[in-house]
Amino acid sequence: MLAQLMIEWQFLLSYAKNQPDKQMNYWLFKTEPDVFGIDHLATNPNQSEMWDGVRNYQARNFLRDQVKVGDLVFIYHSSCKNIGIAGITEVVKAGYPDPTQFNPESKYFDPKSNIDTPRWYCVDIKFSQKFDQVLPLKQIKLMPEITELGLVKKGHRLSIMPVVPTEWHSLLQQCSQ
DNA sequence: GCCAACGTTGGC
DNA sequence: GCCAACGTTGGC
Repeated sequence: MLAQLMIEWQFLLSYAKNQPDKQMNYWLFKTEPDVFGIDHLATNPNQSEMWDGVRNYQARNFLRDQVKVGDLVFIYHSSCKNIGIAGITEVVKAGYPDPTQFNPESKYFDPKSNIDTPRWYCVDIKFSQKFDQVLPLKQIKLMPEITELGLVKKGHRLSIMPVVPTEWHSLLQQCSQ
């Protein structure tokens, strides 16, 4: 009896060990490629970049509470000629106070924020992959299985949004076709 | 550049 | 806490 319990316990331990990505999340970050896009990231693939300047509370909450090291992120190009998903980055540092909010020189300066109770957060990401072609928003909207992604919903204005795993994989498959 | 759809602000 | 006014986003 005891032996069997031990075996089951060991099985559970090894199961947990072999499933490190169980808690991994997928995201989509919007950006204007004329300001900062996938090409900027691809220029120095070994360096991490600070994803700063997010000034929306719902997006802030994602950055602060849920975006974790190892999460994968679609980079989405908006307000440009080729609107759509352009590539993938990986999160290398989880949420921390966005330093630009304290910098009066920055266009992201927020005089109402303070060091003790920072209002805005950022994460660090690292270039992973640039797609041969941008997966156009138009095409994403035609995919019947994409129903939860914020992009296909009306009035989608969040700059940081979660991507459910099934839809992540569908989108990824479209990209490599 | 238009404009619909949001989010934020601030007076009450 | 309501809500009108205003600012911003982002596809087209």
